[in-house]
Amino acid sequence: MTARSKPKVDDVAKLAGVSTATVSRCLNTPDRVSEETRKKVEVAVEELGYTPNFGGRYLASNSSKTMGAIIPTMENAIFARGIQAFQEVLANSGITLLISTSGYDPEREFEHIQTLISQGAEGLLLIGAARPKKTYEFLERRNIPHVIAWNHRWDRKHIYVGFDNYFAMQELTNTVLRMGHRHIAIIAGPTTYNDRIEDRISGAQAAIEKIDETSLIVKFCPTNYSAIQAGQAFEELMELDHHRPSVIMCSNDVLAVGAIMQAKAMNMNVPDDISITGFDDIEIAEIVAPALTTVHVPHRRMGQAAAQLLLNIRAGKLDQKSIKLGTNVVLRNSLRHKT
Amino acid sequence: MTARSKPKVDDVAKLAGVSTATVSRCLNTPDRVSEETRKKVEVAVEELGYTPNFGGRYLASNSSKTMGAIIPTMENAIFARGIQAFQEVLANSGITLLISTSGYDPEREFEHIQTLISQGAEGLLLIGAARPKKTYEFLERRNIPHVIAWNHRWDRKHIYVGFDNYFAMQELTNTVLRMGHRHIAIIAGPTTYNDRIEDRISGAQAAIEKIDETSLIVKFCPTNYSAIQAGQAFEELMELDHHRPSVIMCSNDVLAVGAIMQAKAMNMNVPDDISITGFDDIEIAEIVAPALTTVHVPHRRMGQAAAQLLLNIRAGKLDQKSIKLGTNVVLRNSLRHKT
DNA sequence: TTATTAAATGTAAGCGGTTACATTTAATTG
DNA sequence: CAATTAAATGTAACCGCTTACATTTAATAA
Repeated sequence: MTARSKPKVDDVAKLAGVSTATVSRCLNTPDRVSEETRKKVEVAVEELGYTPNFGGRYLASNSSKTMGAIIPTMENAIFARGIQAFQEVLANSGITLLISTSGYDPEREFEHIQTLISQGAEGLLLIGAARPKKTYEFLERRNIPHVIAWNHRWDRKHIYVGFDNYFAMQELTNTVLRMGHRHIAIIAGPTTYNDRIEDRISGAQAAIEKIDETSLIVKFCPTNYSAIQAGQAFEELMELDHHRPSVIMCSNDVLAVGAIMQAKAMNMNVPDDISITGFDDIEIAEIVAPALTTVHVPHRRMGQAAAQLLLNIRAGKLDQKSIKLGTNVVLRNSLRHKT
Repeated sequence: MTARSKPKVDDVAKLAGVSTATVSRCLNTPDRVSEETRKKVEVAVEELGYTPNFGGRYLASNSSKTMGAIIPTMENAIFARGIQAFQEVLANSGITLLISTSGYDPEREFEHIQTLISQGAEGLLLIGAARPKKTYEFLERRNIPHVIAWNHRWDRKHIYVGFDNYFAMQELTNTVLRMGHRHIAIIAGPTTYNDRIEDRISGAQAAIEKIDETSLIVKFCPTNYSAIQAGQAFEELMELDHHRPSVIMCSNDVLAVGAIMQAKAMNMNVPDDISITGFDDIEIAEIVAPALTTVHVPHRRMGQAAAQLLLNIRAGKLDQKSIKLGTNVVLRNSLRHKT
């Protein structure tokens, strides 16, 4: 080993005066090695600052101790807390998490899936169920353990750890209707390959169809995470003169906050002049003024459960079942009775 | 290859009727292969859903196409935008980013550094310069390219891509002083192994020392990212009757938002009764009411520059220089002249 | 046409670990 | 004490890929 180059098992073995097999055993199955030699090896490892080469290890042992997650974006907090919890649980089992972002683009998601698998990911966390066939075919053909989070379905083809977006939004809409609102607008991100948004919109529609003399407009933003775009959508909605909505339901909290800001900019009072709701219950929902009525999603529990599930599969328990988590409507000041 | 097991180069080679070397060349240096055979190989790859095994590849080529980043936490937005930009730039060069979180714990950071290096990370993004000697010794001994972000120093021992926390906070404090405030309190997270906070506090102190008859109290929270803890600190500060501060400067925006919320809960008006400032200018700074006076940090540019720098080093340009980015005070409604 | 050179492809040796199996050493038992 | 068994360690094959070098094939020049 030249100075500065990475030390290898052979270097450690030589320094400790043992064979490479013994070094390897010290690192992986220390109880199969005598106290004495283990000490010697530990000293040598310390001395050299040795870290096993992942490539060699993965190749030889066929275990990467690595999981992958592909989320749409890190820029807003929607996925952060869940992923953090996911990572914590994995870390407790000595598993490294590789994270990539797809930017809501299924093509990029597919590429990243392939990259992560190449990197040795033993399982994947994916967001939502909507993706091209070829992605699923790849997962199936390669028999890759994967958990779909942030949504839940009853089909047995995949494992879900999520919640019922349809039901949750229906509940929220029922609450809105109970407060006397009859003309509702939704500001939503694009639904292409986003089943969560799709479900939320359908949920709202389902609630409304049960009540007479109601109207629902859906206004789409170009993206899912831009408060400013939501503001523009809000502005356009306010220009309607027929069935002008008295409440704006946004498909997530970020959009809702954008709507609130725009309302303020237009000198409208929330909730006196217009009610606004969100979805997710991320941190800003509590912070914005007025505080946001929204749907609380148990992000941390979702992340933890997803991690546990993948760990179980990794441990050979292949019969894992989907987990459906509950959500609940959180009433705050951005929504009030129609006057 | 049994059904369902991962296809290997040999499988592809066999199916395409070529040698493994040719397959490898098709994937890595397609221009060294004839049009015709490349087509054949591509078909075979597609047919089998082949993804090269990272372990083998890394081992043979000694290139992992991987960088690592260790950030304190993902749970708040302070690092999210910068890291996202960092990742985007890397992705454009075909480099995968591995992210880990240390939870502000230098011991965990050290472990994660080792893990990432084992995984083949060719360079690291680290946050701040404060960490135990042994961490630096490891980096040096193994000659690991690394960039320190979110802070900047003039020493030549490391490469920084960051900003001057001391100066930025000094500027903000000068602004506060210019508005007539003389009794100032700081709410800050722990400074152990957090040089950014340390610098910010010293910066404020430096500004104050130049002006007579001023006072500065520093109140520490147990953690860096809890709005609630900042609220408690705020409450305690308001109980002071000697030199009760007229402005609370928080060491980041999350804490500042916590302080604002607590003020509201105590029926105090911000900024009429008390001024509050933050640091970072993350999204909530604009959203909270009143909007937060804070220090704008160019997170995206910082992430991009750090990535570019690591890419340069990877390309053999070893003489990279630190980059100092500017910050600027953003005046919003949470700070006003002392009446 | 044959000699020379370039392009395309193949052969096989590692890259740095792990682990089945062989061997040595120590402990236990009849 | 020798025979048996268990524990500790060593030897060497192999994991999947890349690449230096060798070989074949095609193109060009003499």
